[in-house]
Amino acid sequence: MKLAEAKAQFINSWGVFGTYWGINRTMAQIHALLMVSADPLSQDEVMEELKISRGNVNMNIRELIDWGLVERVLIPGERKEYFTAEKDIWKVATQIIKERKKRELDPMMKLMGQLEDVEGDKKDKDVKQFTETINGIKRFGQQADKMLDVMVKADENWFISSLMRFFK
Amino acid sequence: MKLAEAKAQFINSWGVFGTYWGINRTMAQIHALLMVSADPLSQDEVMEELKISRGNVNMNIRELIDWGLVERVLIPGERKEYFTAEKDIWKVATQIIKERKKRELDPMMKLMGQLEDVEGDKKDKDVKQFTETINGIKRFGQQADKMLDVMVKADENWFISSLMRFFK
DNA sequence: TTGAATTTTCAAAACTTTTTGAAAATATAT
DNA sequence: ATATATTTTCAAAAAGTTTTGAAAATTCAA
Repeated sequence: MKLAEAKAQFINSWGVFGTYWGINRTMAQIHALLMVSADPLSQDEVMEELKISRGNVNMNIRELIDWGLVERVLIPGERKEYFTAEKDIWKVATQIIKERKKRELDPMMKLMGQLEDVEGDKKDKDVKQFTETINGIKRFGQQADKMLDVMVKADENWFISSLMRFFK
Repeated sequence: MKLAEAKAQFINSWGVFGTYWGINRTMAQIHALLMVSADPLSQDEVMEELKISRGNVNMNIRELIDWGLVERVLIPGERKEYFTAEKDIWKVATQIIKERKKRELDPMMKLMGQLEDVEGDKKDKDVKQFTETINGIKRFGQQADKMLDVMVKADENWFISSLMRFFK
């Protein structure tokens, strides 16, 4: 397969996978494009490659920067801004885990804390089932939280070598 | 907080969290409702509780069954079908991991296999960057795959006690 | 300063997904 | 068989999300 074709297919599929992960299609495509580009690209180059509008590129790049997946790069002598993506997939994953933990797991745990004790008859089966469900989610979340923290703090080599040995 | 209020808040929030996870709002709400209900519910009861149409309940329950999170229950002497959700949050998580692995990780790994070798000059920086990115994703995916497999096969106690001791 | 290049914003349009509800299909009791 | 209850389907409507593109804001050099 030729590079151009493979690249197009990768960008497209990364876009589809992105939608499964709560990331919008275009944002994922821009991310994919920047990951496979050896050099930083300008907004115009991204527009050109993906055939999308300036506003779209601008907003999605800003969100990628917000997620910590893309960086602004200044090229000496150039007026335009250029952008580049983190290439180390381990760092990409770590960054995504960190952000999603902050955006999703933390608020959920907060809510479980609030819903933990409901008034009323502890023997009522509905009160009981509710409390058990909330508690189960809370305990599970705390374990997940700990595990993700360690994963995020660990560096790739430590993680892969020791965890994978453990999980042989 | 009263049970009814806590329940409503839980169902609503579970719906919002669901959308972060590629699950639609209503499907997540029905799941939440069934998780906190001590007894199985009929389609009519779900319609009534969540104020949604029959078709909507029907389609989303079917999808929940498809995901292995909800089961049909037959109540002797009743004409209607009733539905109940898996209550053990560990089993819920395991089931979701299993399904998402099948729906998302497996196809991605298949694609990486196809894009692995592109024609052309191995020294060209763009060819090089592309190949390295694809390979990085492939290796990462293989590790994730192994890890998820072990998690899914392990039972809760084994997992929490030994993995969490490891991750202390 | 001024003016050209570049980036950002955001209302309206395009597109996508979800929901409704009534009709069709299926199941069950008599 | 017939009637009635129940479930399923699916086209159209509603709701939600993303994209466009032109205007406003910002940046930078002269």
